[in-house]
Amino acid sequence: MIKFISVWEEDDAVVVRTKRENLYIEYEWYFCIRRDDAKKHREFLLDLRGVEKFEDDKTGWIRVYVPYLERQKTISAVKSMMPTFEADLKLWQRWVTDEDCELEMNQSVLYFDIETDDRTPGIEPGRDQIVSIAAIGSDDKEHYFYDIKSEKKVLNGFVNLATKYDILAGWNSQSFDLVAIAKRCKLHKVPFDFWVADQAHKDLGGLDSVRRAGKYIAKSKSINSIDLMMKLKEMRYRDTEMIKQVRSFGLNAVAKLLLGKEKVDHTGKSIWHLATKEPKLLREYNMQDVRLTKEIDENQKIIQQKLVEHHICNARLNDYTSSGRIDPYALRAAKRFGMRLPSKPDRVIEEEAKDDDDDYEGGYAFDPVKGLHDNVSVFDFASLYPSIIKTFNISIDSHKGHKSTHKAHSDCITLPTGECFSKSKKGIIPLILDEVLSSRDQIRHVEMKKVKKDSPEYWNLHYKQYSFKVLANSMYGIMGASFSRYFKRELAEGITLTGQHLIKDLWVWMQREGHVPIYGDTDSIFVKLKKGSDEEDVSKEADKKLDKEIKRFGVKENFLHFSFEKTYTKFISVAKKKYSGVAADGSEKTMGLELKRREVLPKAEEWQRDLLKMLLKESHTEADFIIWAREKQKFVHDGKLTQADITYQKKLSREIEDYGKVSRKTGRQTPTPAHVKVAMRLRDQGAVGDDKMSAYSQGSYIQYIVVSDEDGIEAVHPSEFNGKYSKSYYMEKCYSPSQRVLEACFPSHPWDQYAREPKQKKVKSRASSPDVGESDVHVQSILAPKNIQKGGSDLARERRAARRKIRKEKRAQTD
DNA sequence: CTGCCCATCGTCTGC
DNA sequence: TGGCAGACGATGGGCAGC
Repeated sequence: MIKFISVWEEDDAVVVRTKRENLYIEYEWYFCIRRDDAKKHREFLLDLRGVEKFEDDKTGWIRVYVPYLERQKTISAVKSMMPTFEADLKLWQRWVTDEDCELEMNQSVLYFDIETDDRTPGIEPGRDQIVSIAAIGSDDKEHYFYDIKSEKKVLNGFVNLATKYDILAGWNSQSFDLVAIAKRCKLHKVPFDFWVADQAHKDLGGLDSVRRAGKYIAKSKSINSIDLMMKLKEMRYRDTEMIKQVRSFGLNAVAKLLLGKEKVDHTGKSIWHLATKEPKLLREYNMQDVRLTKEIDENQKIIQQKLVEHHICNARLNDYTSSGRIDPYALRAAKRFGMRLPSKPDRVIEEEAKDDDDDYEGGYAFDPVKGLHDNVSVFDFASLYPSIIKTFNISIDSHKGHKSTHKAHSDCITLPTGECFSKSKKGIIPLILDEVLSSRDQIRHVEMKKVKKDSPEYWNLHYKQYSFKVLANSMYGIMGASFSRYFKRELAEGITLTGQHLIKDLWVWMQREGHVPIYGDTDSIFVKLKKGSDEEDVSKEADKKLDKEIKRFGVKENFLHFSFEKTYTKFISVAKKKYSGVAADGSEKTMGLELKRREVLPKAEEWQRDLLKMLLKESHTEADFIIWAREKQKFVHDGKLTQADITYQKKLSREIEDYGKVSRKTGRQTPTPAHVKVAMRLRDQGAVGDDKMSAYSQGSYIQYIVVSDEDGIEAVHPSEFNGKYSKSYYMEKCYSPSQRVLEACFPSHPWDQYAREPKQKKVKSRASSPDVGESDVHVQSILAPKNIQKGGSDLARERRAARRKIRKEKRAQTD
């Protein structure tokens, strides 16, 4: 067994770095074809040039050995005749898949941080001289390199030290420190195995903006590096509470939140000043940053978790993407099961090939019954998509085609969509899921029981079982990703539409049983149970009904379970994906509402929170809420909003230059958001941020205040603010999140009136003699636009479906 | 010319 | 380079009505 720290290739040799040495291994590369295909195309294959040998591996596959560096032509030729398998693998991937090896868990870490000459405004990693580098090892040894006369000496010192450790870890190091070090090393001809990828204008596809890295990324094949800022961002990317507190995940903000510690203050003194005049303070400042970085890691166990996660997948530490972790696991698992995985699809040329063939319908969200409800019980599926894959045997290799084109017989599981899968031969993806999920159960139910709770072993096992869970849940995701080897639209859509079928079926069943479902999304149903029914009984009955439904499709074993989760004593539904509830024990849960969103005005959040508390935890009448709304209206009108109340913080999800481009689809110029306009202006004035993150590049948050909304939004930065803001605009913005909640709960009152300035003229004695007829007219007038809006969102869904249908027909024509 | 409808983009969330 | 659904804000083209 070889334990690798890192593994890469040099020409046609695999290089393996272990604790003791670097191994150079000359390794033969191959790809696979099906034995049946090989028989069919025997002549073609025998004539094929560039093949060293064919080898039958006795499990139905032929290995085609090809000289690694000249493989492309041969692969293309074979691909034109038959499907290939694992032909995209790099040499080192072949090695990791086939050999007895695993990721080394015992890796030493060097935490580090650099300081640069900051006399030139703006942030451009690598442009300025590195004046110092501080580092602390996982062995607690401290190192400091400082020399303003010779940057080369600083670099040499650091590079030599770095080779003695297995992992380099820093804060924002992948987008800044390592980029700068790599560039300055190149300048001084100091050998350091990192290169810089400029991905400013790269289309990052579906990657969530929160998880995107900066403009530059430093990469290495031989040296492991972990950017703790990026990892923490990834781990917490949906923790809105934390994000609101730390925003861009600057070191100071995070250290303050997690450790209660801060950076060394050097307000008013530049790094260059410290470097030239106060070197002791520079050292202290630089070293403190490293200490904080190391402590955050120890506190959050980031590297430990990553090591566990990569270890169970047998993935390299530097391959942190989903497929980078899934592939090594799946390739090895497939081989154990006597299977080979399809080659990755050839990279398509953006412009022409993108014919939307790869998008498909997802989960189903029921139209909610809006308003305040009592006693709402929630039922849901446990891991819906993995369970569907297992139950219906959904896999690339078990797929037999659509029932309309494929002769159905008894060995068939047919999805509601009509796609057929083998009943007798388990597919590779369900096999992998079985293995992953049973590994997880083994850890949770056996191994974790054997160790002391909260001990280091306990936490290691916890991370391990969690990694297995993540791995299982990622399988559906990559089956729906058109660039992955697991992709097939019919399978991904088969999974989601089967989910739709099952949840809709249960919804109707609930109604027939006399219960009143009020909302549901993808895998859940929120329901007001019939008087006197017991949640657990309903759960059992639902499960029975579900089992019956599923057996109709010819499945062998049902892994799906629909069970009771909790009951809200009070529950408010505002819109799809937006609700709030409180349980009998007082615990609250709010989803999707504005108060959870990070770009919302603090005042709007405060008011909505206030309102929900009144609705869920206290008893008030409609009249109380009218008074409440009038108070808020008056508050804004009297000019009581503070500057903090009206300051927005929105994120640049890409580089400034990439906004306002002409849309390829419509040929029209896309609008530039207000915060981007502010960022452009400020950047041109040369302002900078802290923590070595430019304040005006991808990922930073931009503060702005709206000063006019007469002719489009006119916004300024707080530093440019003269105290005059648009009252009408902020009245709207602070109140409307609450307005929507009130409209949901009391639909007959015209709540929109409080979003405007109070009328100067006295309103025609509405209060003294409330005229029912007139009130109805008002109700109509506020309901009307709402209905249109709702119709609009339904329309959007229908239009999407229509577009998909057209594409489907097109496909049918070309087939 | 003005105001409204509507499609689209951008951001961020739910699952 | 995991997926889709959906809410909501902002913008600008198209169009009806003045």
